[in-house]
Amino acid sequence: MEHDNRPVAPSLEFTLRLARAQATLVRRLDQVLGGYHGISFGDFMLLHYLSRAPGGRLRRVDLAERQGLTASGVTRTLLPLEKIGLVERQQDPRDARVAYAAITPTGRELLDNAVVVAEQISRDLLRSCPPAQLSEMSTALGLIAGMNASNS
Amino acid sequence: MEHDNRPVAPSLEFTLRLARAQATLVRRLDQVLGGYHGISFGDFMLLHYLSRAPGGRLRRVDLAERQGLTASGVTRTLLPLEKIGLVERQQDPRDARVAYAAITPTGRELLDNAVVVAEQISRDLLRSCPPAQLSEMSTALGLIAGMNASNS
DNA sequence: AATAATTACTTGCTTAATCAAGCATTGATC
DNA sequence: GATCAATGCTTGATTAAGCAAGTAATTATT
Repeated sequence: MEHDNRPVAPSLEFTLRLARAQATLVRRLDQVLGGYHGISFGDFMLLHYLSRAPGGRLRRVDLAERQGLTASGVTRTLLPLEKIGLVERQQDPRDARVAYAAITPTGRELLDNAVVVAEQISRDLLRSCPPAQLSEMSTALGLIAGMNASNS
Repeated sequence: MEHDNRPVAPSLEFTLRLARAQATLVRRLDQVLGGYHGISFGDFMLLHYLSRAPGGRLRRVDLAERQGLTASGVTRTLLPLEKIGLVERQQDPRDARVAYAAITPTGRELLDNAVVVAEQISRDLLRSCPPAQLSEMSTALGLIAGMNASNS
């Protein structure tokens, strides 16, 4: 019955727990957002980032970076969202390569409702963390993700 | 050019950043573990949990819970690992339903090497966090993931 | 002891996301 | 100003994972 009892290095421990916590959060959010609004948490994030970008739009490349996806992943995530009219394709007059994704009024409306739900669920799942620690951790996570002024 | 400037609720902010940080970490770990040892970070976690369980083995159900996967996800993740001899299938004499996954000596050996790499990468990506905060965050993440004595 | 309910796992089908390759367009270099 | 490199995006093929449904074995109910 012997098994490995060596301590796990703190940074690795953190990484393992991060993965587990994220799985819990995303699963729950997918479930609830899917049920109420027919979108995944990934879709929700995407709309959120668009809504907060200047002009309500972002290049696919920038969206990919914020979402932690590849460009091709973004292309494919956007297809159904465009089809159901939450997002709209726009082109850049200066650079014919870029295809913006822009949130539509319909998209904003859905997002406004979804945000309420997402906040509620997040608050519930994070109830064990004091608010002070939460904001401290947000800062740390931002650093880990390599966030900065231009991609927040 | 107007866009949404309303503040994001702290718990939602946390969730969004968690997703982004996790994407960063997993992508990097997948890359490096894949290159050196031919396994994904998911495989690595799986071996890690097995190695620390009594007898070096776990039921698929318990593995799923630790990994944040469904049972069918675990079944499928295990197949290639069994094929290359890192994990071995075992049955329970008392309950014919359960199929344990047990880490093999080969698996342990690979894991021992992979741990060194994974720790190195984690430490590097988390260099911006002071150690004290790191362990504090690990605790909080454990709570969020619903970890307890019996599933650590 | 028979039936029902739960648990453990697997499988078919579908969706999501990756990588690698490709196409256009723009920017840099000579 | 022609060529080469880099950028932005899409597409084909593959892999990973989920859900729903199914099977088998166990536990609970009566």
